[in-house]
Amino acid sequence: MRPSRTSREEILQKLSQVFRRDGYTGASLADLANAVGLGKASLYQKFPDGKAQMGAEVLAEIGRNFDREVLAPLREPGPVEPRFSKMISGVRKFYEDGKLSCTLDTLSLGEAGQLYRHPLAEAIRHWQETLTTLAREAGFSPARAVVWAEEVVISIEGALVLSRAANDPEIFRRAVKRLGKRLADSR
Amino acid sequence: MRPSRTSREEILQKLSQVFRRDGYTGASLADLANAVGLGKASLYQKFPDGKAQMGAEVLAEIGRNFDREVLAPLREPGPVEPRFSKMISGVRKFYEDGKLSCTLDTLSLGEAGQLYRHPLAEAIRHWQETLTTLAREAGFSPARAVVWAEEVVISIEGALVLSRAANDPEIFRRAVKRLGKRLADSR
DNA sequence: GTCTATAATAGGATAGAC
DNA sequence: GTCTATCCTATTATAGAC
Repeated sequence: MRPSRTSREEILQKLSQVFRRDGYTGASLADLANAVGLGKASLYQKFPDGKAQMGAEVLAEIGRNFDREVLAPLREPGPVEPRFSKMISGVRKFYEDGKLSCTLDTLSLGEAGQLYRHPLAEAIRHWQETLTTLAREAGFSPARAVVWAEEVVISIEGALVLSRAANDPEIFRRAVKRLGKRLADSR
Repeated sequence: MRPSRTSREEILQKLSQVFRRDGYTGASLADLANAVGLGKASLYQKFPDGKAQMGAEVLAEIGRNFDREVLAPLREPGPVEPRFSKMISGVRKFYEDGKLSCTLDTLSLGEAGQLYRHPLAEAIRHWQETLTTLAREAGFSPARAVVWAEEVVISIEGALVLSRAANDPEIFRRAVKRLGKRLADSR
């Protein structure tokens, strides 16, 4: 079949913005439909299982985007440092310089946490694993590589939370900047 | 007037558990009343402005508890290292070893983020300031002290998010353990 | 102070017209 | 494919009995 005028990717993009800002419970169907620019009934045409399906597909779509825009550089051939730098600028873009929250955060609260348990855990595992592989290439010991990867992910998630709670994206920008410098020091 | 059998502090404690697990929107009055062990109408007797007031008072109460159980050691007299260690075990207790989320996270999403903008920002400022003072005492340069304090808070928040999303409190425990060792190294 | 009952509204979801 | 209209349930909130 032929793709519709606004592609599914675009729709998921719009939906994800609402989920990232308001969380799963906080995102009403009215909000979601409004963000997409359709009536509620039309959304149900595209997502017969409703909000739960929207959340699941948003999570999957974000996972694909994240892998492509953030993790892909880590798997490229070549020297380690520039690849990590690329990931860092990928991260900055992906979270719009600290203005967007992470779905690992906003879709892991309350009922959503139960609903998306597995995809959430998978996403984290994938991210950490990719970072760990890079750290190994950079000469870290196996144990040190695992710790470093975990700390990188923690720093990014923590900086996003703090930026949102303090209403100050600078916190995220500073944290990411420091991360960019820390690969060499950590070995 | 005489204090009621279950004190307000106890009530706020129960309420906070729900907000921390489900977020502001995710916490229904039914849930909240149930956690306290009262009917909804009785809750309104104690919080005439409803959920918004409950959230505000929970935030204030958590702030007081956090200051007493986590930050107070940082202000004690004596050598720096054991005071930081005390804060670390305070943190572990406060978040029940990674099983409880932080209200900075769960009450900063969506509408709640607007509602509690100022108290959230204040809480963060207070925490960071207390840590910065300690770092100064430990011999950090002013600039280095500020960065270190920010990184400590980021690590704790990030570890809590990751633990929740991955459904693995071990992430939090490991992160806190590493933090405990990092005061000396960071100077 | 706490409860039952109930209002009023919002939220998730569906039917059926176009 | 999208809309209007509608249903049902959950949710916030209040009235009034005990």
